[in-house]
Formats: sequence, C-alpha cells, structure tokens
Amino acid sequence: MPAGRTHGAPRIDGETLLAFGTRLRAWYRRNARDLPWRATRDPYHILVSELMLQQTQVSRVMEFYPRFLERFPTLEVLAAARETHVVAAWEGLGYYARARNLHKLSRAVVREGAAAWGDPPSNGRATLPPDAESLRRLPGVGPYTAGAVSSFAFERRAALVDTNVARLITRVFAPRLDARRARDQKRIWAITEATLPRTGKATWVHNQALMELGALVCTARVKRCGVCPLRRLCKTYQRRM
DNA sequence: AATGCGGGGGG
DNA sequence: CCCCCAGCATT
Repeated sequence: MPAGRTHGAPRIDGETLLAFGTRLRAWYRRNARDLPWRATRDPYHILVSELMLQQTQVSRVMEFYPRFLERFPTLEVLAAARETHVVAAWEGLGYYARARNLHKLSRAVVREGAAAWGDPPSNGRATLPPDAESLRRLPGVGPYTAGAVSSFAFERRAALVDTNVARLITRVFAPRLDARRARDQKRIWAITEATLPRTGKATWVHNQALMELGALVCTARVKRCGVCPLRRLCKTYQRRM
C-alpha cells in the first residue's frame, strides 16, 4: 500500500504528506509551549499527564500535575496508597473515574506488569508497556492515551488522534469528514498515520506538533489561518473559509 | 450508536 | 449562554 493511500479517504500524494510534516514540525520547534510533561520521558509521569488532560484544559492540569507527582512520584508509591487519598489529590479536576482507574492500574502493573509484557528484571521498578496495544488494555487507557504514552514516553512510532488532531487533519485533508462522527474516526486515524515521519524520535515531535497547532492555531472556534504554516496545503483554507 | 462523567473558560 | 476541552467506559 503506497504512502498516502488511506482507507476510503481521498488519496494524498507523498509530496503533500512530506511538506505537511516538515512545515508542521518546523513550526513546532519555534512555537511550542514549555509544558512540564514535555520535559520528561518517565512513562508514569507521562501517563498521569495524559489522564489528567482527558477532556481537561492544559491550564487546569498545570495546577494539579506537579502537586500530584510530588505526592505520588512513582507507580509503587501510588499503588501503596489508599484509593481515597488518590481521589482526594484529584479533587477539583473532575472525572474522578480517571483517578480510580489510575490507582487500579498502578496496582495491576506493580503486581503483574513484568510477567505480562516481559519487562527486563532490572531494578525491581514497575514499568508500563511501550506498545499501544498493551497499553490499551489498562483501565482508563483508550486509543488516544495508548498512542500518546507509546509516543511521548517511549518514543515509539505510534499514531494518536485527540480532538485537536482530528480537527486539524479533517480541515487540512478531508473537509467532508466530521471528527465527531464515529464512522469517520477510522479514516481520520488512517490519514494521521499516513502523515507520520519515519522514526520514533521525529514522531514524538510530530505528534506534539499536531496537537499544539490544533490547540493554538487551528482551534475549534477560531481559525488563525494568517499564522498557520499549513495554509498553502489546507483544503479548508483553499475553499476560502 | 448513545450516554454519563466535572468543572472552568472562551466567543 | 452555550460550546469546547490531550477521552473513556458502559449500555
């Protein structure tokens, strides 16, 4: 299957895909916000940030993330804590099932993690699996979070689609698709995968950049096309919106 | 496929 | 005052 051929979606030529990624990542290197979870590769820390960020804005998570990790710095510490204490540290963030799932997850991983995904015996530290497929089986971890942890913590070449990426991809490549329609999700994932660079390292930047551009430039209510690096290849822009 | 889950901020 | 926000589990 040639690059750019996506399941039922309009074919995107390789040159366009290349230009898309190159411009996107160049923009990110100059415009990215300095966020704490971008300065670490600790899988547990990344996981906490991703769970907190589910349906929750960055500015809100910033108020909780450092404090939570100070209180529960490792999977082992979290697993040893009582659930009520974990939920208490989550108080104010909302969607408290995330906290309960995180706690449950920590106990599962500490107890049987190494056996489940063949961790190197190493120093007895519990770790998360690096592949999206295994991550996906953990409680509270869906398709997005699995891809995010695989890419951002382990620098694997994994795709991820959140609300930002879905909006950006549809606007640039497939304005007929609706990110909110379940049926279109498959095709949006396929297009997103087709845009990924070759290596895991570059994919880390690429994925961060997709979300950052969606969060800062190609937002839900305002399209800042005047400062968008993808303007010239964007189908929505070409249609004069 | 549809719904519940929290709470705050922006247009 | 709605709509939206680095979604997921359940039905």
